[in-house]
Amino acid sequence: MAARPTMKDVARAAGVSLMTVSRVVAGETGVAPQTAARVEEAIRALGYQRNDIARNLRRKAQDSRTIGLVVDDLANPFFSALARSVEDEAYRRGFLVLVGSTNDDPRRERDVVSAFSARQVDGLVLVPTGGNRPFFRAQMARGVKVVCVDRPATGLDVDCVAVDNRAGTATAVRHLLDRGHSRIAYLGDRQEIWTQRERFIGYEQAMAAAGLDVDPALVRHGLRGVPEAARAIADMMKAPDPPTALFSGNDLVTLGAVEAGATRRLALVGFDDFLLADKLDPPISVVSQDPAALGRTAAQLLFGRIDGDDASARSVVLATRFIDRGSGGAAVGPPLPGGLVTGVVDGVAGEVPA
Amino acid sequence: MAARPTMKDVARAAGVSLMTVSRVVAGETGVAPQTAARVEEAIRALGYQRNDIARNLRRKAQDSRTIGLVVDDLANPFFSALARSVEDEAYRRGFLVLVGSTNDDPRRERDVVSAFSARQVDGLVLVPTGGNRPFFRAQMARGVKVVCVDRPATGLDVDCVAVDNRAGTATAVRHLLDRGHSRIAYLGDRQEIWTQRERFIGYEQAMAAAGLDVDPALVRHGLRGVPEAARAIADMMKAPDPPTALFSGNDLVTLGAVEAGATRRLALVGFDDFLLADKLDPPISVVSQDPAALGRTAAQLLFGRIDGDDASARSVVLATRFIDRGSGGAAVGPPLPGGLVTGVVDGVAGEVPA
DNA sequence: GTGAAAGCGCTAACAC
DNA sequence: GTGTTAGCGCTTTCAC
Repeated sequence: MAARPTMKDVARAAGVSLMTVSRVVAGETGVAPQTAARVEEAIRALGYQRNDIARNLRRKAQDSRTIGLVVDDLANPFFSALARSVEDEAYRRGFLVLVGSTNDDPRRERDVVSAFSARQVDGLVLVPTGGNRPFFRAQMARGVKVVCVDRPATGLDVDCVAVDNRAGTATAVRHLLDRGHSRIAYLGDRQEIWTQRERFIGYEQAMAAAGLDVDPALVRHGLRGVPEAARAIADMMKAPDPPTALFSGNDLVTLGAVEAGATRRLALVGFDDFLLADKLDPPISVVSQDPAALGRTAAQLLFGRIDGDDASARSVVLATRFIDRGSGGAAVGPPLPGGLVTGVVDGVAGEVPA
Repeated sequence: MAARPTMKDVARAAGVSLMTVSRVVAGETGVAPQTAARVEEAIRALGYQRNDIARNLRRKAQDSRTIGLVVDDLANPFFSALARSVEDEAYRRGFLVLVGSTNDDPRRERDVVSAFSARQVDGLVLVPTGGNRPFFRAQMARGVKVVCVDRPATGLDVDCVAVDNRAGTATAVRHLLDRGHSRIAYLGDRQEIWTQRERFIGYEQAMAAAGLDVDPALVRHGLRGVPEAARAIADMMKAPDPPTALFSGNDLVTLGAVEAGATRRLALVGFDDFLLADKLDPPISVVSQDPAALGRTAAQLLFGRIDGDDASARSVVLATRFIDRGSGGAAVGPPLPGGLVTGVVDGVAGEVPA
């Protein structure tokens, strides 16, 4: 509980000026070896460690070497995988990561971003909430770099890394159509979330391309969490004229379908892969994306910006993979093991101007 | 890219002294309403936001209102659930969270802890690496509070929150013994990790209590990750005189057993519950612990310390639950759905002096 | 090689 | 009510 020793304390103990201590700690040349040794000794004796906060306050390069990471829910495996890869990129560069979850609540998002910015973060990797107001403009005017990941922030012209949700969904729905289904239900999370809007559009487009109308009774939005999704699916199956197939807009909804026993009665394809999807009965076909790649790419983009890249905002689209495991209906041959890709790759990885 | 405006800039714009701005920003009383209004106006016009780093440097209460969270791997669902609950507790108190993964590498742990400490964190929630040297003493001497979670740090007398791994494991092994198994294999992660040592001891004790010797051929340590565990289990099943039952020391090893198809040939109980464990064939019986409760409790303990609690180190033991889903052998009746607890609660939740 | 002085952005303590 | 001075722990600049 002793107060942390300062350079002043070390200087006094070593019988040198504070400036000499500063030079030794910074590893600068131009200090006599035996002076340096005396200083090192005092540092050890006192257990001194430089205060990087005070250091950054005065340094020429006014960077904190800290970034902020703001996700929907850190406990969600998708976002935690993303977070881990952001953290790895930061660690490689000697940056620290402040982390915060928004729960898709714009108020909490605002709190977190504001607190991060008051702590002088150099940049932000952000999964923006649904109901997003561009209060980030102020932060960015202050020099905080922002990169969005998983979904763009409405009305904000910043870098963004995401997948082609429409194309991925359309492939999944076509897979169901190809197997003779026409009553295909769509169940997803809040439409305020960009990925969910995009996936629903992909569903609509695939249905339209097949000359089919979307039955409103087979569409449910706003499903937060597994239990809610399970209830919605159970209800839909009990209704008159139920669907014969189901597309689920994210992993939680897919798990809800599994929970409700829908996979044993309906054909199903879900967005997002998940652990053990290949071990269920039937194994679940999914549109898979790589959260670690999303995080890594976003971090790389952000550090590029921090390093001075001031090109106009860019938008990176990563590929999705359709993984056919059999839950979409009669497969050609037995389902393949593990995460083997048996389908096509949609959304060619690439870069498009924002 | 404009430089962030400072209080000085605001003061000049509002035609007041810097001190008046400081008072307005801090929400102090004793500023004339119309003066305050002028200042607020200037703040808006310039997009000013207080620099909390500079603020903390000078404040009487020398706290940064930031804690560090150091886990093995943030991408692991167990640790990300733990992280989320730590973050929630911090958010409720207006604290920020710096996060870092160690990969169970003591060097990276040291880097991360050291960097956090240089950033003046008020405290640390720590999942210590296996090969731990107590270089934390120096940090703690500087006033950084430390709470360990999931496992204690060897040679470090600090608060710790964990479950009773021995008792939980012993219950699981007894469950297998009760079903007539005697050739029960143990497969776990590195023995350098405290939880793994404890679980192995629980296994040995349960075997000894049943009057059985442990066959070294049925014991494997050091399994990192699913593929390695799957290989080890496959090898063991092919060996002469294979086991008839298996206890797995963590979720990754259990998943390896599922991957290797062991659950269809052997009785199995694993430590740690996981998503979809109840949906597999057969459903997997597990010793379950609550990572969110671990994180929450650790954070509460830490904030207590930060708030001045200087009682001697305490050790909190949370309960595990044995969940019988059937994979341990012939169950009494059909397996129950979902996460229903059909077994006993081990390790009564409570507190013991360190 | 080493040190003294100034100042990063802010708050504490005290004036007026 | 408001302003002045000093100083948090450090780096920058410039002097010797």
